[in-house]
Amino acid sequence: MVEKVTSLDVARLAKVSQSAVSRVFSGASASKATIAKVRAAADQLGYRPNTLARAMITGKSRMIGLVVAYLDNQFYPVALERLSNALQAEGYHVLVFMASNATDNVEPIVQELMDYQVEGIVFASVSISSDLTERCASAGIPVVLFNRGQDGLGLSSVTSANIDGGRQVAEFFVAGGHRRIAHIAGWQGSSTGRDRALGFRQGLKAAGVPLLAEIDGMYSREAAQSAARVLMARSDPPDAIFVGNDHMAFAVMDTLRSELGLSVPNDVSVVGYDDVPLASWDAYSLTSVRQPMNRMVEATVDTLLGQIADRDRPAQKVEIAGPLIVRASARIPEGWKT
Amino acid sequence: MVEKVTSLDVARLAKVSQSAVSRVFSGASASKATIAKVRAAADQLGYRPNTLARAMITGKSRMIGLVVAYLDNQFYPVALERLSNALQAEGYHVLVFMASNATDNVEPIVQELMDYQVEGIVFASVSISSDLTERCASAGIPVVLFNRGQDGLGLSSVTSANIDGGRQVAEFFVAGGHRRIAHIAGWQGSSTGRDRALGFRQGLKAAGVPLLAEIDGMYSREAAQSAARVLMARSDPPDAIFVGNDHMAFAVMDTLRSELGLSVPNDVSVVGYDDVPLASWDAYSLTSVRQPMNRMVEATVDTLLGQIADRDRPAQKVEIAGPLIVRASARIPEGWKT
DNA sequence: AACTGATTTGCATTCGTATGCATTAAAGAG
DNA sequence: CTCTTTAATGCATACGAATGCAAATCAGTT
Repeated sequence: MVEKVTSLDVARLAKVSQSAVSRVFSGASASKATIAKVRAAADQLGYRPNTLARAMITGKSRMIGLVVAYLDNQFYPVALERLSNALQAEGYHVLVFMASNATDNVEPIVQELMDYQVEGIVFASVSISSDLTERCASAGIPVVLFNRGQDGLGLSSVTSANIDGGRQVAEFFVAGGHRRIAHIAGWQGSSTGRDRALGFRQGLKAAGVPLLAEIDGMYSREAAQSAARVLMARSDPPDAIFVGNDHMAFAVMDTLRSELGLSVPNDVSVVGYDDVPLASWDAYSLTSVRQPMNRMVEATVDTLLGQIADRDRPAQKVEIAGPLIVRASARIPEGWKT
Repeated sequence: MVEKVTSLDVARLAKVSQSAVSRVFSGASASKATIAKVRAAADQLGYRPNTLARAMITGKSRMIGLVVAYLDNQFYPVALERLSNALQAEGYHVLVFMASNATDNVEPIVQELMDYQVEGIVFASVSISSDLTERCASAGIPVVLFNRGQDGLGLSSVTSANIDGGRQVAEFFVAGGHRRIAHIAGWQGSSTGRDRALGFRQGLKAAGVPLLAEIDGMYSREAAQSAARVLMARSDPPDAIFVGNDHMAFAVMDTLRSELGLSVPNDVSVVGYDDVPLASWDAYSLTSVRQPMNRMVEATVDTLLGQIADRDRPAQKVEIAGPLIVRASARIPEGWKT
């Protein structure tokens, strides 16, 4: 029933040595004749090389670890899909680990990944300690942070131009005539959250418009919604809110419209960040700064595979600018709409 | 730099044999004394067993292959997360493969999975050929279909009670006084799509209400939206539409409200299937049949691990009933709202 | 036909861990 | 204190494929 076909079986049937079979399947040199014989025998037996055994000897498992935190944010499933496909195209495969929330359970996860001899690790919006960075480095495992940067530790990272993105939103609001502007920020423990907020403040400052208020939305629906309630309960409520990512922006729009009975964008303009597919759906039609997913994935794969191929290639921080996608959730300044 | 620590290194430092080290880490019998020595030496060197080498000899890779098709439907990221966590808790890990759309590329994917020596495979909403089923069987790899059934091939599957769910919706519509009822069905090439439609038609028939029209929405936003347009362009447009899953239902609501300027549920009631998180967001507030994700995942893991532990355990088809979650997208019959 | 150089091929070993078997140490019985 | 039983340990081998090395085959040259 459970017929394990090994290279030796193929060798016997094809009347060649096991080495010959190995060479045929690993693309090493072999004569036309043997290749034909081996192929025929392999097909007959349904032989396929055992990736694990191959990994043992070559030291290359052709597996990449992917650690993801927020799978309820539509951005990450999409990223996962693209990353998986891109890596598959390069002959790598993805071992997925969930780092559900708690930062402290990322350590055992990385250990397990290393036990599986992954050749590299992608952290999607997960921060890691310098200790862990050190361990990966000394194990010779390249690491790339996706959609999150981290200073100090010499780690490669791929992000969008978050500061610039924040600034674009500020300019958009100001151009739209908004003067009571608030920010429900991405988690301030993350570089993306900080950078978007920083750029936004810079943009407002440059325009001479004060920031009415800023609340950390923690990348959570609940936190964002209560932030929205706090903001709108003020005596001088904002007429424009920049929300740190789309996932929170949807929550904010829900609260503004259903709970507070306000109109978006007539009463309040809302802008998000990420431009996930859902942002374009009519129920939200969210104006948002696009994270150029394809190029981010491309850069991630390039960086990772580059470091795998050349172990002591220096870490690189890639930052990719994305445009503001204008939809209906925020007042559109004159001249922005073509 | 790349310091590979093997059990032999630990053995030397602890002054015991390599076997002793192996036994300590695989939980086999060993004296208190050696356990202590080995543990100490291992900690000092930072040793961890190589999962791949271990897999080679035991034949158990502790990896499960997961094949997913639609990652833009929120149901699947959630399923992925739950499955991954549940399997992690059992010491297994998930190798993810995308079966993006095309049915014919699922075959090479399964081959690759088998090359990695996965111990079992979960197909999430992916159908497989009898040929492929045969190959997995003869390779001794248990297979579970998640959220899809398939007749004929003796495959285990875990689904919700789709026929029953469809019937519930029919009864709900009828109780709500609807008489012009249509169905934008899930892909009729899938058991879930067929069963939901079947149950829905049965329910209507039992109530003596005719089905106005039924169109296959193919589980795609675009197809569902054009189906909605077709339905509403009739001279006798429906006043209630059962949509084969939430993902399509959102698209239908977008079209009804934004494009056709209709009110949901005043002009048309809409009910979906899955009860994904997004269904509860205020922008949609979609009435939907819940798929009991937790129990489905639990059943999937149980079935899979059961078959792994006991290779010739017969396949089982698990079907779990889920309730209709009543929200605001459909007219609520008297007495349903408590 | 004999010799040189280039390919092929097979042999033997290796990767890191688990495990059957034989051996030794410890523990219990009398 | 000896004999038996049980537990602990080490030795050697196995898992399945890749690869350095040497032997063998082939092609090409004169």
